[in-house]
Amino acid sequence: MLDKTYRPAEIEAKHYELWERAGAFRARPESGRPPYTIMMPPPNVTGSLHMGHALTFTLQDVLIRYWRMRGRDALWQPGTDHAGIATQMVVERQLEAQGVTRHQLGRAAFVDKIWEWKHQSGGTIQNQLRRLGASPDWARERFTMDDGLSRAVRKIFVELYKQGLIYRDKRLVNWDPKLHTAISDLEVEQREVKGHMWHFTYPVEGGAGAVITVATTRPETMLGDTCVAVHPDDDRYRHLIGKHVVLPIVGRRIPIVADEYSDPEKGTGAVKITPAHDFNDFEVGKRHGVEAINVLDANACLNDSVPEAFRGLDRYEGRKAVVAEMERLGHLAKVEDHVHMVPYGDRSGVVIEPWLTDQWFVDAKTLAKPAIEAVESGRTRFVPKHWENTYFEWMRNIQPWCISRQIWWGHQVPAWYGPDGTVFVEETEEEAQKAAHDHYGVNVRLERDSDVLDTWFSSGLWPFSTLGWPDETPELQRYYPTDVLVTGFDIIFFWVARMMMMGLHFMGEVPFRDIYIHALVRDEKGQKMSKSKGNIIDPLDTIGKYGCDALRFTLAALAAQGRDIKLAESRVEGYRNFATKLWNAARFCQINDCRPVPGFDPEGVSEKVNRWIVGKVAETAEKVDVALESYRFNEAAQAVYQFTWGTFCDWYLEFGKPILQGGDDTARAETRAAAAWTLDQILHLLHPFMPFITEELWEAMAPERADRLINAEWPAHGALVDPEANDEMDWVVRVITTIRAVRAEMNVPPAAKLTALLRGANEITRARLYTHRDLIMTLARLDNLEISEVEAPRGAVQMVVDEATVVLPLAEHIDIAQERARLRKELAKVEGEIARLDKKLSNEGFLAKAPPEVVEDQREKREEWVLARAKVAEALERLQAA
RNA sequence: GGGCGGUUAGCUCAGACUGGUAGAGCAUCUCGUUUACACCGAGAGGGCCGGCGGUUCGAAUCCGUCACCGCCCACCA
Repeated sequence: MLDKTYRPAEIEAKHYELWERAGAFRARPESGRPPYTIMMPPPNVTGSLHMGHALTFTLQDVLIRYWRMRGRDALWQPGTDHAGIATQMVVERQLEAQGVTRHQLGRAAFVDKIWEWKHQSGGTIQNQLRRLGASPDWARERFTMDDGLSRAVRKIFVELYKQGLIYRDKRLVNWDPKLHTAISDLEVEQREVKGHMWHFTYPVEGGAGAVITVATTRPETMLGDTCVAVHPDDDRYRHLIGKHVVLPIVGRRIPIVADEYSDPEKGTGAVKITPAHDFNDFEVGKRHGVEAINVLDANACLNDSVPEAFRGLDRYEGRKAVVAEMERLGHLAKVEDHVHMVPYGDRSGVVIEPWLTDQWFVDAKTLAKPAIEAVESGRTRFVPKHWENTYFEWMRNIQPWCISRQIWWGHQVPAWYGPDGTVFVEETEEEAQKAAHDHYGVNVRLERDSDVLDTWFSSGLWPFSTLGWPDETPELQRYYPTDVLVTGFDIIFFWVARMMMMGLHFMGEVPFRDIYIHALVRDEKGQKMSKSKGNIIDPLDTIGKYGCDALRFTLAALAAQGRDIKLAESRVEGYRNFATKLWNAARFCQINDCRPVPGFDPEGVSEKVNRWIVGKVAETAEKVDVALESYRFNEAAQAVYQFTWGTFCDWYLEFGKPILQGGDDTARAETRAAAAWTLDQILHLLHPFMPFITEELWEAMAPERADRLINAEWPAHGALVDPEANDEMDWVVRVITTIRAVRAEMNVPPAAKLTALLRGANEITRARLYTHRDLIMTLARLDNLEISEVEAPRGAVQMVVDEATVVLPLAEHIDIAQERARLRKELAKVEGEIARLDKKLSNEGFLAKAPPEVVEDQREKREEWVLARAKVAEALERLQAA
């Protein structure tokens, strides 16, 4: 017998282990079933489960479990990402705690340390995923740096290089002076900072004291200025174009050039140009053929290209020193407060420097073309669709992608340099040696490029590298392209775009048919969850408190499209209650000996309530199907919730009580079987959302059953709705509800009467609903109501009860003045409605143009209001008399 | 500067694509535990659906516009 209360913790671990041991999550290529594939976005190996993970993995698991039950060969490909910088930082911090730096250790030993760390601590998030009930094919788990994936990375790099789509170039990149590596544009975060704007005067050569004033937020960079730009049409400066200024402090003679980049409206209209330390200046410098002088080193300290007094100063000390010196020399014209955006590294949190270095780049523009076309033509669809705009916007303006990183943890660039600097890009050192031999004619000593690749380079290959590429594996053949990618919008650029480019280029086909973009999880107040704000809701805590199923159901129920999810704990609590409700419904079935009957035919039932509930199951299953096929998780969750609680528990089981406890053996047997069957169907429909409790109840209801719910077949019953039973039961429900409402409205207190009403409904059910009239009369008799008239057309309930018996207690219990005011207000409202409908029904345009059924509907509604008016008016009159 | 999203009950959100008297959960209030469940049951109150225009017989819903909130991208000498 089931316990009175559902205790999630006890069953979650049990079932997960049973599933895993039974291989229930395995893809079954041998099954011959059509595949359904989701590539799990690999979480960082350093990661631990946060609410965002909980959301994305719950939604993926709902889809996977659903389609698995729908008879597909479901593959949910799991794995983790080596997360270059993040992981290196974690291990580096650990070492530093022991007083060791990675440089002391050396590269090889440090990388070994990271592997060691990975083997020990890298499995955290997978175990947390298990607690979430996720059902990926763990046997196929991959890591972005395992042998197979690393081979794919090397091959891709070499091929792209040989196709001219990867190249080495000296360009300005975003340099992180703390981590000592280049990072991509996407890893740079712009923050608003209060700073200053300094105005400097540069003396014009041979100008007899004439100066040109420039403004800057970064005075220290002036040491690297190589020209001053003014707008060609700016009359203030036109006469100076072609002349030179002498750069103060440095003494360098630099030209004044005309360039449209200079905006006469901004600053002084004259711009100092530092090509080596500003992306725009770099372009200007290139146009005018001036030198790019790098004045900073890797730590963002002033280097040997600056006057001796400034060498070695860090950029902020350098700034102060330059300003002081300029002031001393009389070149500081003005200082203003200024708010501007400053680039910060999203990992290191320090200010990023545009810095001139040699890096590897991917020609993203070329690769983006087919990726744009694939979405334009609908071969890949975004859901919700508006994310396509974001995708297009970025892809159409895509910049070269800097893929090299000056860190140690990652895929080392497969490039070797000969003694004269010639580069040989090959998959292995042997091949590089061979290429070098061909080139030089002799064997030479090669040195491997020390850079590693951006983490996103390898994750961009995920949809096919995990399936065995470059080998032509059966898996690759079978599961690519995948069905859907489920992810948050924050990595559309980082990851989605790169997978599209790589997939199309190397597989010739899109990596996924659909891209479902879900919202971000925020806290109750709409704030981003963060450690510093202390507003994190930890999914594991929540699971501990309310159970995994409650959390999963909450996340699915909140996953509506197009809005961030504000997670309120009260929602989770509510769905925990739902789980308990289901548990108790099952307990009721058990108590009443409602056991699943093998071979039960839902179409063969004859009791009206049973024909009714069977039809309701079919309707619900249909709703769930439609919703899940279009990624409307909230609608699917709501449909099952409503059916389970609002129909099955609230009505069907209540109607069933008199039958289950009555004397008609045939009816009882059928109702037992039907109740058990209906519960079974609920368990199916709910399983993708609440896998644990459903599996437990599936087992508890029929312990002899050998199969597991996770592998059970999804309910498919389109033709089970019996319109007659449906209408009639809906009608009964409405009658009872109406009577309850009428009673409440009349303010009749005794709850005993309501109980009697419900019992009355049960009586009628047992009597198999011979006529509507019988129902009303029975209910009225049980509730001591005198019925003067009963009229019950389909679709409406109209009854006039003898007010005398009802109104009498009313006067005793309520404030007459207050009630009178309420009724007047009510009357006014009703009259307003009637007037509105009268006007409408006399509107020729409406009568002529609106569809006839709408007109009819409005007429009926008017009649209802008229009846309501009579009721209210009568009550008011009686109140006056009292 | 460009783009996207949001604005509906006290709170958190559905509904909008496909126009026809506004929905859920939580919270509040009233009543109710002899018989699955108080993590329960029966009810109630609470909304000019952000403002203004337009289309339409009819707009929370479609179109335009404004306001406020949030996010993304770009730029800021």
